[in-house]
Amino acid sequence: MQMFFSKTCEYAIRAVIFVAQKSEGGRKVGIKEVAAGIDSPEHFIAKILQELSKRELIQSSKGPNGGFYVDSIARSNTLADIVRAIDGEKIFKGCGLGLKSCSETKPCPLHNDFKEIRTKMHRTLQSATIGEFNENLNLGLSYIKER
Amino acid sequence: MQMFFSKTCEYAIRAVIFVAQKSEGGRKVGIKEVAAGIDSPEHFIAKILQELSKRELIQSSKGPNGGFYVDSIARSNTLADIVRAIDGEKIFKGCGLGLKSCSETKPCPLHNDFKEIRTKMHRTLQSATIGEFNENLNLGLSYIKER
DNA sequence: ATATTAAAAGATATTAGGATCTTAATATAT
DNA sequence: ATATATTAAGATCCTAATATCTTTTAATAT
Repeated sequence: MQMFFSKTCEYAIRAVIFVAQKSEGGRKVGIKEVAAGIDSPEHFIAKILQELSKRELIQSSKGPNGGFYVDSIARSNTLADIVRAIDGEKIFKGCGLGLKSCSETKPCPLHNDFKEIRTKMHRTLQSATIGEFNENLNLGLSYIKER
Repeated sequence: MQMFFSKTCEYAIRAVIFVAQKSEGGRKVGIKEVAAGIDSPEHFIAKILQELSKRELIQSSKGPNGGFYVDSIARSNTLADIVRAIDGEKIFKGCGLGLKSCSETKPCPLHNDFKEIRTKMHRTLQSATIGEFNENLNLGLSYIKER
């Protein structure tokens, strides 16, 4: 594998964006719909949504007509909040060569290059709110599933 | 875990830089010395060095006074070559949200942001030759091990 | 011949990804 | 009120990938 985020985190981001889009009008979205909507294993995404719900990055209600949704407060959370909740701070803070002691005063050979990359990553995720992708998705200008 | 590269790849980069530095004067570096020099598990780094040697990113010789070294030709390989050999192209090409079908014409919501990050990553690694870190390491201006 | 060293292959351990099953909550019909 | 259907929450388990360790084999300088 190997990419910027764990698989769990990739699914989490896509799921939150999807639920935010679909629940914009007030309705709730079931697990099956989420799994189908973002091409993820149903039971795996269920577990991820649970965790996100516990951390109040999305909301849920049980029972008939229940499901997941993103309320107006949660809509202003950022993608950085999701990444932090699932993968932690490493992508924003960690050394590219895996050195725990890497720092400004004891830098690895790539310290400054990676600093730029991490900064760009942080800016991108921190400035992207959960709610801001709806329009482009609705217009078919961007996609969060394979087919 | 989760970072830009796999643990294997982090060790590989550090090991190659280390061997390049230590073998600059013509001598060869044993596995134990590499493991100690970059703080890696000895047997694990042995396997990684094997693979790098097979791909001619470093050189080796068996027997007494044998060991690993980087010849003048291999010294001009780049860190991007190491990353490609170990982790493949994904860090340079893959979608940040894990979508195989993500592309210019069917972009994920973060496609353009991630493109910038990947480009920066590629430029950094492609322009960094294996040999270029010796001086800073020798001067104690950068570090490749924990303590 | 012997000691030294990497190559090769395989075994084991750990972690992450994914599946299964049970429990709890709640809307709705009776 | 009660039963039932629907839905998420939670726990547990299985599987696959990754990381690490062990053992054996092959090369080579002396």
